[in-house]
Amino acid sequence: MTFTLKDVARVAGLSQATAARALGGYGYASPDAVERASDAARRLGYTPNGVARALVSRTTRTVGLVVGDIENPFFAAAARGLADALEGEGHTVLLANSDEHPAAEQRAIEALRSHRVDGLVLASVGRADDLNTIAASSPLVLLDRSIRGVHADSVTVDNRAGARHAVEHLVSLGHRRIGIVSDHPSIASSAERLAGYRRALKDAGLPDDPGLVSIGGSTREDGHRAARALLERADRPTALFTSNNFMTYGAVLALRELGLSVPGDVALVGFDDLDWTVLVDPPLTVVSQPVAELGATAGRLLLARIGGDESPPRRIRLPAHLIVRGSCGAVR
Amino acid sequence: MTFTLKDVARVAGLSQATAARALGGYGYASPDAVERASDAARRLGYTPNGVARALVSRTTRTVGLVVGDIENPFFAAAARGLADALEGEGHTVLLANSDEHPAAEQRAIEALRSHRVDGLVLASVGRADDLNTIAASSPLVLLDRSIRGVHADSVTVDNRAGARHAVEHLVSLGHRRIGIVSDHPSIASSAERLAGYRRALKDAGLPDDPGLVSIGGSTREDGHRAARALLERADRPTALFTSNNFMTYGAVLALRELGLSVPGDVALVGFDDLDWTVLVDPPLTVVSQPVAELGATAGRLLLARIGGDESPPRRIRLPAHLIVRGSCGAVR
DNA sequence: GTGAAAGCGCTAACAC
DNA sequence: GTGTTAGCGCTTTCAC
Repeated sequence: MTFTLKDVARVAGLSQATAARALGGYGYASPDAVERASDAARRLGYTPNGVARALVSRTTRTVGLVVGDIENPFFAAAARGLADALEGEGHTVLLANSDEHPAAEQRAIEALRSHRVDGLVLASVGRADDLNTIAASSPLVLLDRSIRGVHADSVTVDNRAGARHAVEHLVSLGHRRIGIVSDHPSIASSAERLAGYRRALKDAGLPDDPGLVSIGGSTREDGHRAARALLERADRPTALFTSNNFMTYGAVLALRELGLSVPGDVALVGFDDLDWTVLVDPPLTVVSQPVAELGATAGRLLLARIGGDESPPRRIRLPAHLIVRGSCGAVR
Repeated sequence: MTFTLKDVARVAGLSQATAARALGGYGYASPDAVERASDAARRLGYTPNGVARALVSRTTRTVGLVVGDIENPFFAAAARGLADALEGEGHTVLLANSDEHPAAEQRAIEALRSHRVDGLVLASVGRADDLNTIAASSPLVLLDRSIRGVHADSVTVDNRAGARHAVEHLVSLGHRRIGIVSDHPSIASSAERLAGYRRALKDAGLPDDPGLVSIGGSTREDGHRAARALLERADRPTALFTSNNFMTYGAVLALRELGLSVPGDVALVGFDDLDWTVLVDPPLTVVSQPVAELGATAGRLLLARIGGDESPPRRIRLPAHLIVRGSCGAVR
């Protein structure tokens, strides 16, 4: 049995409106009314019906989050950061996975919109015009991937600079053949990291050899395949930059399978720092991203928009920095 | 601008009721009416208001999930399994983290209830009577942790047997001093694994030495501390069973810090298989759990309850099995 | 087959 | 300070 405000009002001997004001904390209500209303509510075990409330207030206190896959530790950490930032304001996260599939993303967004979420946070693989359509009707924050031409807030990591630092570091260690294992460049962050890699090569006067680039996909298995493809070449690179944690995973596995020593045979620098990077031998040199902060910042931005902030879109870029451990060969 | 059914009806030249039937796929509507209604809906970019729909249908097509921390890969995988199982039926997951804190869990549940989720999936740290109160008013499935005396479905792993197998394996390898690093036994699954550990010792005629038991907490750092405490003892165990992935992480780190070789100095078996367990050296022997299936099963059970299934609570126990790799010393 | 009307549980004017 | 009333956008009888 679930009770309504009407029941509470009846039990408390008040009108429904007074009970609402007494419990809702808005409008006027005498101390006596508050007392009686909360008493009745407690006795009945009354939980306000958020659905009815949402229908009139036009706000559900929910926020939709669409990521590629919540099992990806990167997204999990971002989701956590987001949920924490939202919780303080009494908002909850509605979660959906897109598997990096534009159609699935669109479906998820549509479902979320029909739930009338107050706002949307997307690690999107969608197209700019679709996203603009969405942004026009609901607060939107792009997470991890800013998409050119989209009129919405975004919180991203400085992928270009991060990738550039990683590759420059490898160059400074004397490497001339530096390979990259990357997810598909249709993912904005992957494209930026690829660009940073290319830029660093060019700055070092190194050729942009297509034979050094291996494009995987959005799973660990894809990373594994792509890394192997690169490492099995006769002219395999002496150093590898893996541009996300799945690619890094795949490379570590492939290196081990092929019996290649790190950093002796191949030096390795990954993008994104996970718990296990210090557990493997040697510990991994990585570009570390402020992941939880990414989510938290998205949350704060979204809350501001929900609160009516109409200022021009903000593009926040968080710095990523290189953590030098053993796999690059800089330290023993 | 967001349009309502009334707008659609007006544009289509139909009554609101007919438009509703035409679009909603319930009741009768002529092909012509369906045609005109969907036409108008498309032209206006109409998205049905799920909130209003929920108010009358008394179902929101959302399911609440409360876990300790979505960043824990175990929960992330379960969440994914759940979301996938639900998606087919058009349900979405509302996510909340409890940090294994009963008060935070209660708050999260209350928030979810006020959102009128159709059902709840909990990896709970709560008390039986609180959970029974919840179960009385809403479909509830306990995930990963069944709690004695709770009248609700549960989907758990056979933790006792899993832990027993792990320890028996260590015993069969000749170990007599087998330590355990466990999360707090107030967490049901931890208690069961502890019980399985003790049972295996007893069956092997080994004493139950309190000096072999180290209780951590619900973070990697806790696991690290607890593992170190055990490994720094003068009479440290020759083998370690770590009863969840955070404890395993902590143990691997502590072993490395202390310069202990695995399995030479200390053999290691962990509970829960993560991606990185094959990346460390030696690869970890673990008890593997069907994590995604855990979530998916919870989803199916919950959907059945939401659909009106009134049969007695089902307790589903999924098997966990030992994967022997290098860290236990059985293979080289 | 379609339309008019009631009502889901709540908030917000507006009287009193 | 409190009660009455309208209405949020939808579904669902019940006439026609």
